[in-house]
Amino acid sequence: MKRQLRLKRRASFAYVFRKGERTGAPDLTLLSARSREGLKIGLSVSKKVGGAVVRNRVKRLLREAIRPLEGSIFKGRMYVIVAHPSLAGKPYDEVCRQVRLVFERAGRLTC
RNA sequence: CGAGCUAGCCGGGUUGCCGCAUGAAAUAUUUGAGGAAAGUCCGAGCAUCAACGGGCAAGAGUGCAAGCUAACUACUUGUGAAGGCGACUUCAAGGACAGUGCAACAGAAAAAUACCGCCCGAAUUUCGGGUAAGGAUGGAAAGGCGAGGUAAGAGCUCACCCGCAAAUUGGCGACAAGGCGCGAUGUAAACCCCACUCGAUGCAAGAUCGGGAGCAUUAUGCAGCCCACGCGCUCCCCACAUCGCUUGAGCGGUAUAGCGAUAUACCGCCUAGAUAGAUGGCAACCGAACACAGAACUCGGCUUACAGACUAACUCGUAAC
RNA sequence: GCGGGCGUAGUUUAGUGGUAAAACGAGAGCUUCCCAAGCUUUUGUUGUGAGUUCGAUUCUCAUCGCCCGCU
Repeated sequence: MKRQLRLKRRASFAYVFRKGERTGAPDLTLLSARSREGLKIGLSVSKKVGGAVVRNRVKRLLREAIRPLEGSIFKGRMYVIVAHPSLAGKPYDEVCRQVRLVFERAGRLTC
């Protein structure tokens, strides 16, 4: 994930959580809201998911799963992916499938 | 061979493609989590609090000796006590004749006494005195047991034992040997006494830059009191940028000194620095890589978690020679 | 990263080192033709592991879990 694609501000996260549209998959939730700065993606993995090692693992798998989709996601919105505790320990293929599924359900894949 | 005990060490590696952070630099490439990075239980550096300079009070901590260290309540080697057949392990280990408190229930009595009993006297079934042998209670009952002694008894006297312990000797010291003499419990992780130590807050500390407000010389001030001291500063906002931010009581090796913690000398090395927060994905190979677990200012310890692999010394048991 | 607090019946709370208490709830019994109400009774490794003490919910240490504040 490129640096300019990351969602950074605390205020932006708060805005997305308050105003965003929600779409679900078995082990994660996608929130999206309108953006003025183009495509931005953030990850939210709470302490309920596990310790530092488990949380880092989940975030890395999510980033890997998003990377091939970067070109095909609808621009001009901010997205936040929230991991559920059940996502911990899932293999890469499963995570990849769910990320694709959740963007398709939200109707934000252009290709 | 089995069981154990102590100390140390490792806890993945190599290759290809794609991707992330960082430096150099101009796309080729450098480097990129731990032994505990964890818990935050101690000790320091560093920073700020105008100034920690001195004394008193309060509060907190520590408590055997010698050493070691930048420092420590840590560590090392000893001493003492407890546990283990043993190698060895564990210990907040000063003071209870400075004072105060507490010791439920039981028991006559819980730190000073007399319920039953025993003995003597009066008197006639009660009173006065002596006594701690015997009884019962309790975690703990006046040091234990035997003999002498006595009206009955009593370390009152004696032998043996138990505890405390002066002189003297050995040791730098804790202490050990010794034994004149002595025999009124336990609790200080109850208050306390004695000795020693300690200013507070923490990198979200704080500095610079930017915007705004206030005073204009006496307010003010590092939370108790006193002394001494200082004077263009004080407050608010934004949480954005830069710095703090990684060369350090650093790491590795060799030699010397020491039982050891550690110290000294020489040689070599530069080894994460992010700021929504970097180590991942897909494959191949090695006999197997699968444990606990992820840096956020930095070090020295402690504590806790941990699949498995390796090395050395020692102890006990069994068998053979 | 730093600082602070709390763990006691199923739940909410008490508890000066000496037999763990109350309310509500749940189960059982009595009462009633039946139910409710009432009465009786039952329900505890004091988070866990060590230590001090004759004796620990209480004192000390370690550990586990939860909560709060700074942000």
